[in-house]
Amino acid sequence: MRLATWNVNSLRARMGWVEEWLRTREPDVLLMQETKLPDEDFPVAEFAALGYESAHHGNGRWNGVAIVSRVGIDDVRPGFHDDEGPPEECRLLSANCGGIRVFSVYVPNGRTVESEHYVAKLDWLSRLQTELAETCAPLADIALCGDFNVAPADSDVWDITQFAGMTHVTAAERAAVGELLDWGLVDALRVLHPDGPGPFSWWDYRAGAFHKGWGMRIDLALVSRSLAGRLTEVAIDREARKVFGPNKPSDHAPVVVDLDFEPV
DNA sequence: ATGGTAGAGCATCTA
Repeated sequence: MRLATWNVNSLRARMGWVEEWLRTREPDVLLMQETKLPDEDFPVAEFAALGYESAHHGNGRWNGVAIVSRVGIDDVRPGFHDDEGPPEECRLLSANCGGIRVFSVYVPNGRTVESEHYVAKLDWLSRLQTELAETCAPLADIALCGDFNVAPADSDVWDITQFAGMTHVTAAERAAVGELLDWGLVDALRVLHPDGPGPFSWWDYRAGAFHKGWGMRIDLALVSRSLAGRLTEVAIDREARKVFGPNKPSDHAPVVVDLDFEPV
């Protein structure tokens, strides 16, 4: 089974490239973030034409998360299980796909450590931990994947000295991700590629950051231990961050997870 | 000269 996660930075702008990428890389399940679409505009028919069933959770111009699957998609849950009414921002979507409980995750950007948005980011991560604890068992087959806006270790940024006093690398943010790991998840990429620096999953559009290697690994695939033992490859597709003719890249590259796991 | 880009959408906001 092949799972992938990709912050597409507008599905409207990226759909042609996403379709081409699906045809080439053939994931069984693709989790997307930042679709920037309301539900009614999600291209269900286009994904169906490629053999994928869809679920989407979005309400407007920003955020928006999706799951497309060619191994079934059941028990779809938009947002947190204890949400009261529709959320202001759509950043979480979970479903059962081929026997794995998958979560498409888009953690809020903290902007600056002094900002109210930073506090909200930590609160949201805490709520994600609660969601996991209250809706899943640690021994189940779980994949919690997406844009966490946290670089888990210094080796996950191109130059840690450039990040003094910045979000994405603070002890509190890393501790919040650490709680997900303590509960029973594993950072899949580091199982097979324990040594950094890199690979990175995000590069700023500005200042030629991609070509200078100024990246960060903030897109994570966190899998339960049962799946961690079945990993055959985990890779970040940095080729997808390059420009391909008419296709303009997202600022994020997809993370691709291969498992010795038969979809059920 | 405190710089740069992309996407939403039409003035800025988000990242």
